[in-house]
Amino acid sequence: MIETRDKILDTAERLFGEQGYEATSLRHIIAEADVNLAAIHYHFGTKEELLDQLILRKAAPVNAERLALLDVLEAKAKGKAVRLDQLLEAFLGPPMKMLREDPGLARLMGRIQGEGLMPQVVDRHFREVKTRFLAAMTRTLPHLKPEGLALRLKFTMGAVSQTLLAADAPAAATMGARPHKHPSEVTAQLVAFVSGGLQAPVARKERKRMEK
Amino acid sequence: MIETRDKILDTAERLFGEQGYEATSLRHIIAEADVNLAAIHYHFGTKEELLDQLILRKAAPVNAERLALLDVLEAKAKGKAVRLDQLLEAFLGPPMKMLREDPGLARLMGRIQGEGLMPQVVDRHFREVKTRFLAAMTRTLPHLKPEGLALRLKFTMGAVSQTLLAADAPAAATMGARPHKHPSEVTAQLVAFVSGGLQAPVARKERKRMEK
DNA sequence: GTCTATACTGAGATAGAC
DNA sequence: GTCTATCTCAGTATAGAC
Repeated sequence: MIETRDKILDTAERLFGEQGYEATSLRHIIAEADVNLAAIHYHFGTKEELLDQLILRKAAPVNAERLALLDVLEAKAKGKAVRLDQLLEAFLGPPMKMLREDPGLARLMGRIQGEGLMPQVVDRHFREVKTRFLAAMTRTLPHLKPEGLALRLKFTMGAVSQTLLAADAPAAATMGARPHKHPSEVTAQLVAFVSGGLQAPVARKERKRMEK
Repeated sequence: MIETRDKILDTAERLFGEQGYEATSLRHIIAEADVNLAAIHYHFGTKEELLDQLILRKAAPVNAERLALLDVLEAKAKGKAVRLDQLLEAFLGPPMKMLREDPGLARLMGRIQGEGLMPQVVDRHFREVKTRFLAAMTRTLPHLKPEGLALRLKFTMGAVSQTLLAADAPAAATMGARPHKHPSEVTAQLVAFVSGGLQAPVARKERKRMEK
């Protein structure tokens, strides 16, 4: 049955989102999905690969939308640099939409991205997005060195993952965090923050002072 | 022997930093520390409390330094608002120093903070720092609403945790991430990014556009 | 008060019958 | 494709030696 595979994926997605990856046992998943324990290993091999498939299934549409939006922007720009606010809309819009529509999943994504855990998995799914947006931003913000821009994109990802982590009101409350009140307010603040952060010049004197 | 407790702490700190919390078994720790398994539960109760003590031991000095620097700044300001660059130096300097001096530990701290895992533990150790700096920043950036500022501080923490996560060259390489080249370059970029992000105004039109 | 030996429960993983 | 049985290893708990 192909149905078994989907039942596992659906249940795992829900439980991982609610309780986190580590805290969710395979036995808990099979009990709720009403399948056999060995079925997971038959279909996915290991628990980690199950998560991998889950990320693929759910992150792929988000990243595809990001890239599609970027394609449109770059086509319109006809070789010229795309405006920063447009780039950020393409980059931040899709995950923020996910945060509104599926907070549990958003929380799981934030957890995975924030975690040092399975960076190779995350890397595989996000490499293309990172590369494409980095290239576009290099043209939009030519005063920054490529390495500096790469660092700032990393900071941006960190801000995003913290935002996603605080999603999902009930789960967040259980875990001790405060959920977001208004997603649109969060989005507005995030866009403003990242926009200001990416454009900011490096202050020489601060660099020297912090180094001591 | 009080020595046993310290041997456990030292070994756990090293292994958690190298391999992460979940990936490090208590049996691995006791083997390298050459103590008995039950000694861990005698001294710490559970694995989670062991981590808690570790964070306490290592995060406490960092946070204490942050607060001490803030005390000095506020005393000098005599009731007036402290300059943003000075606040950021007090807030970001200590963890960046840790990143230079003990990358493995920095990686662990980043992992813990980025993870949704044990937010109550993190919260307990960082609550005071968060509260104090939030209050100071409220005076420094009066044009931002308190909720907006709280969000931006969360973004800042996310950026910091991502930065710490990429520390520790050998471990990072094993895990698939690229380590930082020059810590001072990283610090300079982080300060610039956060500074620009905190000061940026909220753009009304972007807010509406992202909401659709 | 400190530490050791040992056992218990539940986790992920695997082999082989059907 | 699916299931049963089993393996190894994890964190945890307790009884008792020093």
